[in-house]
Amino acid sequence: MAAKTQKSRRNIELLTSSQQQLLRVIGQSGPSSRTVLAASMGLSKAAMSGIARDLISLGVLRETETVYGQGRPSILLDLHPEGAFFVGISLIEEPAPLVLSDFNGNVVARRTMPLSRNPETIAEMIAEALPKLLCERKDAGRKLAGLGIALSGFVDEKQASCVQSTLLGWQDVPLASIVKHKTGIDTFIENDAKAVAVGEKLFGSAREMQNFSIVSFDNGIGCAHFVGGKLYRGNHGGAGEIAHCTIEPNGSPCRCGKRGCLDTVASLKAIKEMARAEGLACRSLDELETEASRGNVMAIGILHRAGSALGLAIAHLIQFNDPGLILITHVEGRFDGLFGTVMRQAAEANVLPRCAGRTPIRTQRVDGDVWARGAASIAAHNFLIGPNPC
Amino acid sequence: MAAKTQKSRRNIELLTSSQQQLLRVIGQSGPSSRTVLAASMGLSKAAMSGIARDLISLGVLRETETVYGQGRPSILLDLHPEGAFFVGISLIEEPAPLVLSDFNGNVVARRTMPLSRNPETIAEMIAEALPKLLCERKDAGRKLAGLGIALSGFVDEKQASCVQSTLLGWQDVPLASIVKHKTGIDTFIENDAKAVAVGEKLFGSAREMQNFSIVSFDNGIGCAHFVGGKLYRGNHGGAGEIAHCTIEPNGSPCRCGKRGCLDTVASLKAIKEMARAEGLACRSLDELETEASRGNVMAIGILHRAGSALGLAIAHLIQFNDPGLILITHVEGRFDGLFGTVMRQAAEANVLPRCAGRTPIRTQRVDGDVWARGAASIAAHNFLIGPNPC
DNA sequence: GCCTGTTAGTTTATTTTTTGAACTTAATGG
DNA sequence: CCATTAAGTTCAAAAAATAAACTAACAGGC
Repeated sequence: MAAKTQKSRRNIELLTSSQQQLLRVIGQSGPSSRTVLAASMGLSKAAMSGIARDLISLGVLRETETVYGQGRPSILLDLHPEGAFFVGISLIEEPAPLVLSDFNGNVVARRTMPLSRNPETIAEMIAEALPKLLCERKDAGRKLAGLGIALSGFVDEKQASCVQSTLLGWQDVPLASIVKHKTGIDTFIENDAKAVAVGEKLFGSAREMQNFSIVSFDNGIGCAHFVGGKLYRGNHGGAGEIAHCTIEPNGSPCRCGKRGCLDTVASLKAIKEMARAEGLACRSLDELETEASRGNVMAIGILHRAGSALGLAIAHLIQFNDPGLILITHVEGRFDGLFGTVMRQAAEANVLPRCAGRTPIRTQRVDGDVWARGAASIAAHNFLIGPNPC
Repeated sequence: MAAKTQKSRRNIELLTSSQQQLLRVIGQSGPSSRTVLAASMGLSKAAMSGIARDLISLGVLRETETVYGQGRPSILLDLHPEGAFFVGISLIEEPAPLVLSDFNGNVVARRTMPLSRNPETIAEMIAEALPKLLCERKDAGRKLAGLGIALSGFVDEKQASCVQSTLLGWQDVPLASIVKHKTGIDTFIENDAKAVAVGEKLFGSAREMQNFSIVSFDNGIGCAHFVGGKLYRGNHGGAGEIAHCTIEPNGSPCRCGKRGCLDTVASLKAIKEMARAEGLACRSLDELETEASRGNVMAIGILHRAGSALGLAIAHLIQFNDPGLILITHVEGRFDGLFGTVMRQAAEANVLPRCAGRTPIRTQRVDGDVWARGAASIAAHNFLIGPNPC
């Protein structure tokens, strides 16, 4: 049972179920003391002591902060940044970025590769780029614990196969197994918004939240839910598809075939298109906000319409699911102007008055790495929390 | 470890964690063979064999069906109906019904008690009615594993305290501990719609479903979600409050303070009120349907408006959460007429065309026992699946 | 500066739980 | 009737968890 008996292990996958559970709990609840961990896992302090010792000497866990209170201070245990590495790839941009992420979600290396629509070609490109990415960090190859791929589209419940992607022109493409076959690394694929959500949950600002929803605001609108500390994908992997909920009955036709979808009024793309249709020379949300602040009625109207629509959708989200937090992530755009204000007002005005103000709506600007980092965190999520229903 | 060493145990609560896990798995996935259970719990067949033997000789499990395939047939294990009993009480009706339910959700005894708004009085009434209820079934007292109470209002995340109930005029009433103190039985309280959902999950038609939503259609509209085989209550216990989502922007004022809530257009009460306002002499949805089938334009209009609203809300539910099933339960009313048809059409028309028809919408007429039976299943849910996040 | 109370974490012998591997049982299909 | 297949059992050996007594590290009072 002592760490010595485990010697120098090569890959991380043969941990006992208690060791895995400990990693899972720390991954979900953040750094904690042995005593707290023992209680939350329903184990004795004695058992905890041994499990923690083993994982520390394996280099997967480490002691971080010391917390002083009454009595002997407790020492928080956290994932060791060098304990495991993950690769994340985004198939959303061209060229496709690859990142190498450590166990704390820090990006420690970065590359790009050409994008293709052919899954075999993608797998080859990855296999080619991988060694170059891994050699930038000692031990990364030995401790590589998974590979994640983010793409725009629907993914099956095993995070293995892309059911449908308009952007890539795919239908039932088993990308995960193709890539795993070429590279030998455990591979998981995921929808872009869900990948970002997992990234925020594991390594970002939603780390302590058990129940929250992420809304990714970009040219399209994505959304993903965390329930009980786990990503909720929906029965067909379609949970969070708020972009195509009907927000303006009998509104403008949407590319999906319906009318009045949120996507036709409130996405960055829709806002820009509405501005162009009104003859405004605004290329971005920022410019439109500036125009509105100068009193341009057209600009104000567009921002009002978009903000109300997004706010109403968020109100529905709150009424339906009662999340502990709504986190809006955006690469472009601003939420401190009219658009954001109207959005917040509409959200508050359309939830039960008694519940208004109960659910924080936080906006967060993120950099261009989000998708690839999110993809890496999908691999981490599978490693830590596991694909299986608990 | 043999069952003999456990002798004649009085209460059921001192089971090992593996025994509890086994009950939980069977409670969630239904009857299964030892081999299947061993695999799904990550244990060896040998371990499974012993755990099952003990639980069978404790009278908690039993062998039911024999399934023939290639090789030796497998014997399904299921909860023994006499393995544990639960009491359920509904505070929604006057007089308040109490039921005694066995481990399979069958109602084996039934009583009523006067309703009160005073929690202490309620606890006394329960303590008084309990012995009479329990004596109707031998062993029920000894094997009583919990008590559940369903009420209209919000309940905290521990299912212990009523945060707010308009019907009862309550605010932060710790009913569970009051009742537990008076009766000595583990008590849990829950919102009525959530209680019904748990009843359907554990013992009803949603037993095999891991992810589904229930919509209870009555004078009010309730809703509850199951995610990953567990009731999802929301971060403040408010998940599923679809009655007050805005479905007709700037619609009629609602008693909640907003406008255009689903509750103002699609609840049974709203439908009856709309009919009265239009001067129709219809007292029930049935009569309104009859009137509509005779070509009464007013009746058709009302049913159309209500059906569209409910359908749109359900479409949102599908888009947001992608459940595997929408189960609409109703005591009164019908779903085979215009109202139901329009509802289904609206639901289909307002989900992503690609996803249309993927989520079954099932309607189910239930009897007057639902609330009390649901309440009993809340106790069973806590006993089997536990209150703790897994 | 020293004792006391308090809580964190460790040690070790002991108990409980799980496993591996060989075995028995109960069917199907030639 | 016999080979094949798969379910479930048995039992010795191994692994994991516990209880209880222990040491460690601090705060606060004197």
